[in-house]
Amino acid sequence: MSHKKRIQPTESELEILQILWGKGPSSVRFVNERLNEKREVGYTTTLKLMQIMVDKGLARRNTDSRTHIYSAAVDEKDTQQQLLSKFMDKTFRGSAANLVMQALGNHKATPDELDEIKALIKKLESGQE
Amino acid sequence: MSHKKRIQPTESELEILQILWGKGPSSVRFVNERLNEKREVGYTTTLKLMQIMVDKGLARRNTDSRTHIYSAAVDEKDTQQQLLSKFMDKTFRGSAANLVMQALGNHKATPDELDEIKALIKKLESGQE
DNA sequence: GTTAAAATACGAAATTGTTCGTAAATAAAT
DNA sequence: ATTTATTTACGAACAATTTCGTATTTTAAC
Repeated sequence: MSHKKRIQPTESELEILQILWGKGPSSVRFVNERLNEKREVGYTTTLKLMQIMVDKGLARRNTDSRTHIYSAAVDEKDTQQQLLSKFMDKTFRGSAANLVMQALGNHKATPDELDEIKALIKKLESGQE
Repeated sequence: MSHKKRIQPTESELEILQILWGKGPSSVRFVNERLNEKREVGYTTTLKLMQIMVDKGLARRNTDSRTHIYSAAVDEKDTQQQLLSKFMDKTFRGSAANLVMQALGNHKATPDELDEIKALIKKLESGQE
């Protein structure tokens, strides 16, 4: 069993990871432009953050051309899982059921999504994982 | 529509809120002892945090006796909902379904809990809300 | 009433995360 | 070659949170 490093991305780092996961390897300028669609961030701020992410092992970069290209170095699902686990402990005292109930109760899921969830429950109830 | 104040508890504040929600109104010493079951925290650190929480409106305190008694001033479910909403946006790009799938997939829920969730889904699918 | 114990008040240091200014390097345009 | 634009490097300012030392107050014990 390989123990992945437990690097916790900060909020800003997660924001950048979302872009790298969604759009693939990107330059600082590109990431900065995506960020600026939501809020104002200086270019060097984004640059600095991405450099820190490389230091921490959250991202990699290719320095072949002058414009460095960054990519995510951590897996999206793994990272989500890790953050979810921590969040669940802190906010729901570890109760997955409570968290799920609240998530379903207040945030609309489409019928298709509900079907998916039902299927998963059925799978959990029968054999197992 | 009454707009509850949107006070975001920090991590440490949430940790203390969990104790106040779970154990009811408590003294600083009591809270500090509970915290120290998990990690080392100085007494005055806990005191300071709880005082800040009163300032912010996250907690109330009764100063009748020398030993002040603190209680939560925000509702547990409301606070969870608020934190969940933010977390879902940041980590799951707003997809409740994805969050629920991951939560169910990797954190065991008991059969009873699964039943509860199924019941909720049924309710959502039929009438509504 | 003096002493000791327990609590609160206050302020500031330490820590972590975010932001950005400025300088240096690189490449393209003229 | 010189100028201009773009990029990276670096360091420091700023901000939010956490931590705790020290002083003061309060209560109980002697």
